[in-house]
Amino acid sequence: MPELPEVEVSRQGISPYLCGNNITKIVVRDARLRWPIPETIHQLEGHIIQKVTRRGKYLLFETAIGTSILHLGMSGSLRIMDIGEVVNKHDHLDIELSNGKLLRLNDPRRFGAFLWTQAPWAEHKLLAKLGPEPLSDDFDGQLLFERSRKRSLAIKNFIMNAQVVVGVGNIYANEALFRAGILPTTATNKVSKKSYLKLAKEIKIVLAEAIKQGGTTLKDFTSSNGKPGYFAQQLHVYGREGEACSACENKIEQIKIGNRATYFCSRCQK
DNA sequence: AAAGACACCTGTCCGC
DNA sequence: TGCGGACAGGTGTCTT
Repeated sequence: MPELPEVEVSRQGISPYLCGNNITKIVVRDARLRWPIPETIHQLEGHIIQKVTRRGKYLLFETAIGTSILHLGMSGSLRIMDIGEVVNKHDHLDIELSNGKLLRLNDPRRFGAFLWTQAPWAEHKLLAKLGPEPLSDDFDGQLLFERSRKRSLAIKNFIMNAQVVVGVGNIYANEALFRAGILPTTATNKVSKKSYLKLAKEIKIVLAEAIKQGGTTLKDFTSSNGKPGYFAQQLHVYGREGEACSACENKIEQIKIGNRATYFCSRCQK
């Protein structure tokens, strides 16, 4: 479900309810996420959440004794609720807070994760090798260009690789490539430096704009207050197979790259 | 080392 | 209406 914008929108939504509050209780109804939620998670009870940050698509809750690492997988979503509200199917986890609220994770497919680490979070196995944040100055076209030279995979797979840059999932990879005028199948070492500069800019623009719009709601994404995101209206190619290209009226085509649906306009993208 | 396939799991949609 | 199969916003791990 969530790519970087949806995770960031979730972070912004929950942060005010979590920060500065004590974790009074952690309720695990089903520990069987992508990795089992560890028994030791209860050690966080009684500690204050100092900060809610994000690295790629991971949310990080920092306390004095360690950092919890939350990932939403394909189908996870977070809600802020009052303690005692009715529990629904797939509500696997609650983090109850001293302000009478709780953070609830719902995740039908259970590809999400809830772990924690006592070491600095950047050293955690899942986070240690991640590439730069796309919205930071550490990420630009020069970096993409340099890292693409010795490789020849499809550029779409390249920008979706979290070791290259974090946070770019299937929707925004398709959209950024359309905006940059690059065919998703192009081999990384066949893309010019100029195109990489354009691509990096478009990645930044499309992600920032999606955050501003509250993310993309296709089926059921809602932010922590239950509201959908509105960026779906601004998708140029994703999910638009057979429709007219917004720029040239050519039909949007759909193929598979690495078993992921890939959309493009063969007239606008070369 | 790089690239691709596979695995994890549930819900939904489409064609018959 | 029911059934089978394809597909879905992610990513670590295994195989070539």
